[in-house]
Amino acid sequence: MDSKPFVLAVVGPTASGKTWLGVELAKEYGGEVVSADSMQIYKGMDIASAKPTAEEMQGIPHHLISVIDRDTPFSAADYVKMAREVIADILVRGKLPIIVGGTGLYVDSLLNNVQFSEMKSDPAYRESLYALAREKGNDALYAELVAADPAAAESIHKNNTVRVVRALEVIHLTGRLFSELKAESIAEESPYDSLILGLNAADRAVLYERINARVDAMVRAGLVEEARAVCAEGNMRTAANAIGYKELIPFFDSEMSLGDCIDKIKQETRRYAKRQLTWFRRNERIRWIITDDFSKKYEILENSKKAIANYGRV
RNA sequence: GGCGCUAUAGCCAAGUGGUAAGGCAAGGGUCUGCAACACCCUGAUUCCCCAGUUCAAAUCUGGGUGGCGCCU
Repeated sequence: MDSKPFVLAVVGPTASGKTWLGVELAKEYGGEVVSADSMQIYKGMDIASAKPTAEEMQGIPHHLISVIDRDTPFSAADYVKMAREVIADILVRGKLPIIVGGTGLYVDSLLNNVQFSEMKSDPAYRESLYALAREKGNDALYAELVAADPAAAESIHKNNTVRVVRALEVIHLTGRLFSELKAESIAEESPYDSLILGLNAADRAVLYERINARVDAMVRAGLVEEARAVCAEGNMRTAANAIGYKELIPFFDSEMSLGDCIDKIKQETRRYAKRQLTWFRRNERIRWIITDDFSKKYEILENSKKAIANYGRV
């Protein structure tokens, strides 16, 4: 018997029914939901990020949703720190923490107990690196990393400027190798005993139909107005990344029809789901709950409960 | 009905006699501080069909079929 506190997690691609399942399981086992979503963490953006409504929450406490201002930078490191605190609090109250979200990096960082050391950013240095890439090309930038940390260079593609710059920044800031710090970061054992449930469709087309339908529902719920307001506000730092806003800009600028922009949102959402699946699929610890029909909620819930019972912690 | 143009991967598209660019979509994958981010990999034994010219045809010729435009 593991003495570490038990934590349940529900992951899966967007529109796979994580929100619903999380709430049902919370009702069943006396749990509280801890969101693991890089967009829902921000205030506003309610429709685009598909935040659960009060009705969907059914009175179950939800944490780490709408807690950060849109113009505040936020990272996986910040997430892990906050989530640990929230989880500790839930455990103290004798409830079951249920992590629900589609941001793979956040879930993995939290459950694998990735250690993010305290370090500041060096914007000027970063900018100098980006300038190097712009002026002399990706190869020149990459050469810096190859020279500084060959092991790190091996795992980062030369065209992935964002990652190459980050690795160099870490080395610059700490005086240590990025590859070394990375290895050390997962040295500590996870403080949680976790069961990860993964929701997915047996047939990709079924998931895609669901996504399309949900985007239409978002539009009916006022996505366009929300996007107009967020775009007008200007502080797009975070929102600029969210699917559902940037795709509408051509419509606001009268360069594309609304219908075409909405189709684009659907397409980007489908691609996002595909990337999420790629991320989660490689995690062998995930206990997949496969359904060929998302409307068979009873079946999904029963299969989930069976998996939880099998695990034997609650 | 006549004349002109055109037909290359799911879509857009280069190639005009020498052995099928590229982009998008799709699929697969990577991922440790912006992750709904960023990045990588994969595709036509074949160019609408048939016949011909040629050592060699997606490229030239003839015919057929489909599309577009103009005319009657």
